[in-house]
Amino acid sequence: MARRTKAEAAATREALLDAAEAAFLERGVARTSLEQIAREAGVTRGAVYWHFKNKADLFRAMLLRVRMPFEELVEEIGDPGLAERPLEAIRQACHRGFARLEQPRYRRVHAILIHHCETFAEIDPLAMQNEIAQEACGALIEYFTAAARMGHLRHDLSPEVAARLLQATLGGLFHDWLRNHEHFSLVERGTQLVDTQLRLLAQAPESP
Amino acid sequence: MARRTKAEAAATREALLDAAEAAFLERGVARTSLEQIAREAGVTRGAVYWHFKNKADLFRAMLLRVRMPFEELVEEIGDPGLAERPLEAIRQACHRGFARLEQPRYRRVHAILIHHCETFAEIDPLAMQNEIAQEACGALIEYFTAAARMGHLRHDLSPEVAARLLQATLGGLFHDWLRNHEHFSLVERGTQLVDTQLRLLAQAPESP
DNA sequence: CAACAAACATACATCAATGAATGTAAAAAG
DNA sequence: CTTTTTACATTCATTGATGTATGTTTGTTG
Repeated sequence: MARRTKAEAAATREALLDAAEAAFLERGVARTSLEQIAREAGVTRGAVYWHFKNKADLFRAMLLRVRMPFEELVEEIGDPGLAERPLEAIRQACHRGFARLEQPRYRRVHAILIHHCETFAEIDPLAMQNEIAQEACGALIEYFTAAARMGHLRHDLSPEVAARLLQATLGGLFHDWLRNHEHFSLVERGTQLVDTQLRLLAQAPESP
Repeated sequence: MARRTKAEAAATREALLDAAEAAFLERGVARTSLEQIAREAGVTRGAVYWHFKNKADLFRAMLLRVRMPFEELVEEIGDPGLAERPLEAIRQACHRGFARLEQPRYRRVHAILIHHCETFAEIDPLAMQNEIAQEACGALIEYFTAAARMGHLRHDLSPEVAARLLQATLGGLFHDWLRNHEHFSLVERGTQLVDTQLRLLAQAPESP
């Protein structure tokens, strides 16, 4: 075989990324060779080195297909009245995030990032995880601060502690689920835990 | 150099394990060769293959130095009156666990297991993490069930949900801290979060 | 004190993976 | 229709790590 049309080339690129996803998840990043990936995609290593500089470059490209900042999740809800109910905004954003993560591609890539790759080349997965965590925690603190200002947060809790508590809970849940997603549904248990946690953190509205 | 006395041999074995710890933590398990470990321990690969079958065997030996089942933490408190206050037992066990994990060796090994090693040879770190998580969750459910029976748990919460919530929080906290332990003290923040969480989960004792 | 075996060091064979170099057929540009 | 790229396949050289085999020295045992 030889040269393909542009569309076909883009298709093999995607096939390579798909194959990398599957292989990385199954055998781990370190133990999968570029040749295994190429074979699983139906091409040779030549194609890999044509589309990507090396394994790290391929890895980065794989990650780019699933980025999901916290703020976007809130914006996607599109309910402007939600600004007055920050805790509800958090709740719905979490639900959105759960649903996203249950899509196979999102799940696989995050599982790879968190559980199936070590530092290699110039790739530092822990730094990436830190970035994500920092971003999420920052957003949570903002929302909880707003909630506190409106009196929706229990008065004996600081927004920071509430944010850290929820973030830890979310992080632990993610890790557990990504380790073995067949054991339970993220949407189900996630909803259960987040709703419970937010209920515990919320100040009961005063009854007249 | 050649044969050493038994004590000296045991010392080099420990030196190898120490070197492996440091190297695994710094470069990751996959990217550290047995020669690097040997050199850092002041010996050659011959010593490694004398004391251990291969890298997996060395890895297992490293893990064996830091096992810490949840039940032991409770038993170590040694307060028999604690059977009547399960939530307090959980709290103190967590505090004990935090203090343990802040010891450098415990921290390093767990950081390696969770963040710096992929599946390799016959080693499956995710299965190990699952074992630990299952054990901890099972113990937590028992204690929360006891707490519910005594009316110490909020009546609108099931012991299972409470256990999962706390376990997720603990897990998330561990992961965060192991990623960058210099950012905060586990004992400090852990105490803060666990105390808060248990306070939220607890049923306020009825006042006459 | 002799012989053995422990505790390594050294040397070697092997293999898998990488990256670069080169080949090539077809698509696209002119 | 010719030329130039593109999109790969194929080959090759190099490297790094592993496992094993063998050598060597010194505690230790009888």
